[in-house]
Amino acid sequence: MARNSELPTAKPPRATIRDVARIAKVDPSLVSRIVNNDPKASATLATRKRVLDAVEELGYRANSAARMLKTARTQMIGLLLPDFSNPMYSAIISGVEKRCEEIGYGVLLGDHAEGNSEKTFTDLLESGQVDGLLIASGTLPDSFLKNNILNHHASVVMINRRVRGADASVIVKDELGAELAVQHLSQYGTKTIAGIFGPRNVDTAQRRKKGFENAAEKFGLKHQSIEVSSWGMEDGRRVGVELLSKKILPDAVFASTIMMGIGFLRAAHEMSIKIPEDLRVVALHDSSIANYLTPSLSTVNLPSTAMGAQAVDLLVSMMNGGSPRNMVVSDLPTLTIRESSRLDIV
Amino acid sequence: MARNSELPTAKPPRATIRDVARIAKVDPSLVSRIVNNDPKASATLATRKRVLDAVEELGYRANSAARMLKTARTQMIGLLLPDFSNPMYSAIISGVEKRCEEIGYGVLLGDHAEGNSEKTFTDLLESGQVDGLLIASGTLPDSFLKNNILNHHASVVMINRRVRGADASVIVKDELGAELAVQHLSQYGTKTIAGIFGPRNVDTAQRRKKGFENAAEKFGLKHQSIEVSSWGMEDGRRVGVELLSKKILPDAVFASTIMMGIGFLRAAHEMSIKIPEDLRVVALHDSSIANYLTPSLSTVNLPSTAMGAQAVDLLVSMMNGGSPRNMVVSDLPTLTIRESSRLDIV
DNA sequence: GGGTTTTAGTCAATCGGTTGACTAAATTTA
DNA sequence: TAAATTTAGTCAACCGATTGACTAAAACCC
Repeated sequence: MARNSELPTAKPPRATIRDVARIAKVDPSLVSRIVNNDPKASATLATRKRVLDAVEELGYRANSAARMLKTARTQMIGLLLPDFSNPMYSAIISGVEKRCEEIGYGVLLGDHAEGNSEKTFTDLLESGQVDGLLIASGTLPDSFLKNNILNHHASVVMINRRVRGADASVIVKDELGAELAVQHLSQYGTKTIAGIFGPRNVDTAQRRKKGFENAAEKFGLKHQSIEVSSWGMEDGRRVGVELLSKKILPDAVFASTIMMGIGFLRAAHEMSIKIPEDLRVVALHDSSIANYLTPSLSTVNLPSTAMGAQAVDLLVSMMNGGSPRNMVVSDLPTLTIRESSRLDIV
Repeated sequence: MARNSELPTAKPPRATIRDVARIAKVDPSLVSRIVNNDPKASATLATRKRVLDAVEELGYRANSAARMLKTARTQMIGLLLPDFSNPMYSAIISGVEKRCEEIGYGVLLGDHAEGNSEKTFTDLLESGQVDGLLIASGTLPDSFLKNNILNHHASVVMINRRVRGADASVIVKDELGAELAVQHLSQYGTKTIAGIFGPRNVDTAQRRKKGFENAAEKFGLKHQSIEVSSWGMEDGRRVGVELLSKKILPDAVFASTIMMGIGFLRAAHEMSIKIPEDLRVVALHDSSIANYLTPSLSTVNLPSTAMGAQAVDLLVSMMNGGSPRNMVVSDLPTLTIRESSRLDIV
């Protein structure tokens, strides 16, 4: 062996459909039809085999740019999130990604931290890099979403958010989730309950608040709702410290995100309030971390992964001509009781 | 106005470069050169203005599939992660995404949960959907990575991992991070220290272990290293429970991920070991959640975001013909001391 | 066995930009 | 003022796959 041809030489030339056609001694169009299982493809078994063998031999894979160009579909969807570092979106990402994988779509990331929002929207949609767009944002103002969604006639689905004027969305039963939490918290002689909610101008926060208040009424609890401007741990802590500095404490607290719940637990610790003895806590969203907190945090598990998956389905149906819909994931929220809300015998 | 043409009619036809050319009364090629700032484009200011006006008027954006096809570059990179739900990767994703945004690349997600790994690799690379690939995985075995990376001659960069036989990677100073933790933990008369590490066959785990052991020697600490098969909270808890059931406890514990650290804190709580009084803990990776745990968790902040960004830079340079390199992010790990390791006066 | 349908496969236009080569006019240079 | 150069812009060939229209041969039918 004089030379080793396995040397890391320049890029190996990628086989095209014509290469395959040449080797199989057929027309490129037939190759195309065969590899795509086009019903119009009629070919002898022998011919078919020759083609497939050639494909195998050359390691042929259709160039996706060429296919996109011709078919005018990219088989990709964009996923816009405010912040990838936020674990609250992990479940959604997971659901989206998995479903896309199943149906052969790619997921293109876009973040819309302040400033580049518009650019990202415009770029993804207008340059035809994606066939549709999923937007999950617990913070972008309605007006922004409305303008941007309606301006582009493309397929856009909102996740976990419903915006007047935009008519494609998938949400979960937030209200029910909040109710579930309150119902549970109403045990043990609870008289008063506080709820911590996100931005007033975000419908998700409003739904949770409504569920909370309805349930509190229903169970005859004195309740107060506290609205803060974002959904994070620091918000939970800040509200907690404030709430717990008062003379009279509520018997129970509902945090509308797990992040807020974590922050609240911390506040309780700082204020030397014992949980669950002095006060009981349930938060929305499940996450394995809830098990490892001290005390472990009771949560209401929202079907976020399913929401991501369903958003993909809706989007794809819209891309295929289906009409936009406002959907609610049918899976019900479920309560996981952990130490933060359990008073009875272990 | 007899009819409102703003009705949500079928898809608006996207303007092509020819539409622009027609309106501006120039050749499409000139439009191309002008919008791409091609230095070869020579045009009167007036002509240039006509073109740009037409672009504006039609809302023209170059079709990316066509561009990809002609230029044979997609301006996209793939990011392969084992699991999007894992917040440990959030910082990396963030860094990758931000850097890509800056340099005009898109990020295509791929997860390589078991099974679809091969498919994802193959598909992304071979169908030319991405120009290069970033792989972050604290779990895939070396052999798998080696085969898949070397098989495809494409540009691939490993993040946070160095695999013999693959020659492009970006890691951080894990050893130093571990040392930093041990140095800090060696205070207050610490005599014995335990370290919890990830899979033996993953170099990242080994580097951390080495840094831990070296530092322990250096500071004259009796040390034991515990290796587990993954990096999660449950691993930290399990090891913790085991460790803390023994008669003699170490004075300090180093957890090689924040997840493990969280699990360990929980174990301590379950075993009624007081932290930091009975035992002090530091974990690797910073995350805002560390502030909200009880006790708050001391951490060593690794420059993960920078690692993501640098991996992008390396990858892009390789795609432009640069040679693969094994790099180490120059940013140093930094220690954040919180309650879990602080004994002195507050 | 002549006409009809089916099968097997080919032809060629097309998707929308990009880019090297080229031309004609304008400007500079000698 | 003629020659050389620069400027302003056009031409046309791609990139690689898809797909409607088409043809030639084979199979079928009565």
